[in-house]
Amino acid sequence: MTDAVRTGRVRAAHLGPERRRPEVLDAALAIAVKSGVGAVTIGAVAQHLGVTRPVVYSCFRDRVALIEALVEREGERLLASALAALHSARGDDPEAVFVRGYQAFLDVVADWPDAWRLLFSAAPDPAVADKFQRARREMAESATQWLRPALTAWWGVTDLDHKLPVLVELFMSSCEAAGRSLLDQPDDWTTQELGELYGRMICRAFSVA
Amino acid sequence: MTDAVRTGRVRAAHLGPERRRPEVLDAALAIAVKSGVGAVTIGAVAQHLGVTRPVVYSCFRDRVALIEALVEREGERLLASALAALHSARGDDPEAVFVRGYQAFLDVVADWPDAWRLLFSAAPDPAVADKFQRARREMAESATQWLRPALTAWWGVTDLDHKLPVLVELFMSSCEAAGRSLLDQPDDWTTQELGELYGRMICRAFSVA
DNA sequence: CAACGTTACTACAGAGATGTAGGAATTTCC
DNA sequence: GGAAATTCCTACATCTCTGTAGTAACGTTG
Repeated sequence: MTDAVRTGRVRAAHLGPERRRPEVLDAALAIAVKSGVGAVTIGAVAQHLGVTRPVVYSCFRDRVALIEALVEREGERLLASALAALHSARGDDPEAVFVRGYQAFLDVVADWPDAWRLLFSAAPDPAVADKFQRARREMAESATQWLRPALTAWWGVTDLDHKLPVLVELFMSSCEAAGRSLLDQPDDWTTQELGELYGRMICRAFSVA
Repeated sequence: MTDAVRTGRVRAAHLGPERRRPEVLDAALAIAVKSGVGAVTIGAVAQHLGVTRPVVYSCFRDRVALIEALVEREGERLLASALAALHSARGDDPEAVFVRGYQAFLDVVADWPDAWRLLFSAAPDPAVADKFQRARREMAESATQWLRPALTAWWGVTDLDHKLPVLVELFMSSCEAAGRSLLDQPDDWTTQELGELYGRMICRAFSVA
């Protein structure tokens, strides 16, 4: 009984690597969200799929490549949506822009909660830690592009080069906090309510930077 | 070459479990901060100490007990200091209180950066994840006790039961963000400057909650 | 200085994960 | 219906980490 549990499991369908790959990533995501990235082993993924390990190896060279592909896919998805959310928030009234921004952002979190959990509450082993960091850094980069003009145009923040990294850090953290609150207490808050509160608060915070 | 690297390493000093235990925890902390909690294996700790694995086993029953003790020690240290920091920030002017609070808190981070990194940017395996969560939850609990009267007394926040969890989440995240900024750019900001900025901003944010 | 208790080291057995080779089942295409 | 290609499964060798038993070195005390 070394590998596939010798129960009367039926032989898996003949999908082939191409069609199997997304299923593998789905399984990996489910495991990562439930038990942490460290639990994403080839064996665990195979078992979760009802398949033996060599099938998984036919889709991804090794464990690291699998997790990299997962972070890539989910990061892409989240970045694109979050960017769209930010771009949808434009206008002349800072508070209104912030409110709409957080609301749109929280809708994204609500749409892909697992992608969010993977990237922001996960436990990266050292082997793949840099991939996670890169994904987060890309989002921070987009946030910076969005924040910089706001800070100068609306509030004339002085000493921007000095403060910008700190403000971006705060902004990213506020997004994480909002996302956590939304996912932890899904019945207490709608994305609209929570986004409105956060938009008001953080807008106000930045106004005194 | 199964265990202790067969180089001409000298036999380790005869300290005994009691005196060795703190050294073991120090080594574990260093490894955890550098390479993640997942890298804290009995073997790695032993090697970092220049000792063989059974010596480590004489100090802690197993790997989980070791990590638990580590989280316990560092969490205790950080909680006590952070509590003292919060209690030192009292007064009638909300902004001044927040500024002093963040400043005192950032001094704690600066004093024990590794304890901070361990508890707030670490990667817990599922096996010990709950211990980490408990440590963080304890700090959040203290923060709640500190925040609740402020929110009612100063700003008469309505619907407090509903909002308090969200505001605590934001507050904790802001502390994490401030800590990260401090540790990532140690030359750009003093604890006083950064605490002043954060105190002003978050005070302002809560005032419109 | 000799005997005893303490401490550290060597060596082993087992669990679990990795990655691969070769054979069996299924599907596809004449 | 039968050969060929594709896909999956079994089985194996290896690695790393865990945890433990037995042995050698040290230090302390009479």
